[in-house]
Amino acid sequence: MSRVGLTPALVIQEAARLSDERGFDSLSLATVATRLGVATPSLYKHVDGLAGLRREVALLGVNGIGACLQQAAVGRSGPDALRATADAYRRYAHAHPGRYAALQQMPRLAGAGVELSHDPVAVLAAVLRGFDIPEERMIHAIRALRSGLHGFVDLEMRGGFGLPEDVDESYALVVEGFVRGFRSWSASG
Amino acid sequence: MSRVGLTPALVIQEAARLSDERGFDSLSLATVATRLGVATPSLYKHVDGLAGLRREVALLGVNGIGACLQQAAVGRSGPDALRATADAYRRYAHAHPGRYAALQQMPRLAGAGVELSHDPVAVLAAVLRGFDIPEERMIHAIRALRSGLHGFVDLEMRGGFGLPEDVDESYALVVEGFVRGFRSWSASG
DNA sequence: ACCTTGAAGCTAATGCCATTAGCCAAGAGG
DNA sequence: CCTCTTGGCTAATGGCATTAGCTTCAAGGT
Repeated sequence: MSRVGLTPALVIQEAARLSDERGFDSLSLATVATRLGVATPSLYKHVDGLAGLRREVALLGVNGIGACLQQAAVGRSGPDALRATADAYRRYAHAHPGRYAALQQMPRLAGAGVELSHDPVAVLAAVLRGFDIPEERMIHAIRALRSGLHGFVDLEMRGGFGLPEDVDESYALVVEGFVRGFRSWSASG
Repeated sequence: MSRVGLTPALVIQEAARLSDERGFDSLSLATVATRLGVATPSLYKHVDGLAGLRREVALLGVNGIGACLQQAAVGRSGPDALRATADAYRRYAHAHPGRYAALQQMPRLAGAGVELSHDPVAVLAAVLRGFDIPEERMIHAIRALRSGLHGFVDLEMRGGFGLPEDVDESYALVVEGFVRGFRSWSASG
């Protein structure tokens, strides 16, 4: 056949799109290959098997949400920054559910010195630094915030909340809860 | 071969054990069959394929964690009840990671009028009723609490928290955050 | 005791997917 | 025009889920 002109980036991009459309766990080399008009084994020239492809999609997700959070936080601080990044977090997950799901298995494969151009956790940490929280509590604050944001988004995307109404309001209340909670943790408060 | 004496309950139990040991997504009919000393197709006499088996494990998980929460909450109320159930929640997830993972896909298959003997969400709702929260905020409070507990446990089990130390303390602080937050939501506060 | 019958477990066969091996042609550089 | 790299191919293997259809055990009635 004539060369199609694949590149790793193209393959990964298509995989990410597919993950977002049909769910990360129905990502398969076969489907990606079909979509690109190519036989399945051809993908091995660009990507390290299914495991490698999943890893790459996860990486795309981490950097993607990291960039979104960063952009949301720029120029803001304190409660304002927290609200903006929390919003961006949920918006990214809605826009890219497959990448978001992929990203959850990053820690398991983090060992291999992966380079994060945009680390989402670092952005959250930076935002929290605007709350004057004692240093020894920072790690707990970050964990709490990540838990709340991830838990909400994860339950929501899985259909865990019965009624679809009021979900925005629920999230807003969660975020306000964090604002008040972190204020009360601050050294000066 | 001589009859082995399988029952649906035995198959499901073995599947749950396997899920807890090797992870829910590496649950396979083939492995369960091997463990029970039986050929794979034999399982179809007791269980509705892989999808059915996964559904049953999820159901086991929901009722299991529901029972644990209930037991933890009995005889307590207010902050005390919240702390106890939050603790039981995390302990169940640690003890049965496969069932806990399985349970997260319950909503997707909830339609078929499944009977919950122990509904974990109902227990959390009952616990929150001890906080005197205005009725119209209850739904948000339940969602917030579920998000926090699930998010923390999910991130923790995925290895999302870098350092293994201090995780208990982080969780305790999250729970205390909820106690204070819900107190501030109460009608009288 | 025997026959019937239903169900538990089996083997065989199909199909999908991932993966590996090895072939072939297209296109860039001399 | 020749060459060599390399992207894409087909063929083959193996694991898994699933279906079809057989067999044989065991229970219960006669």
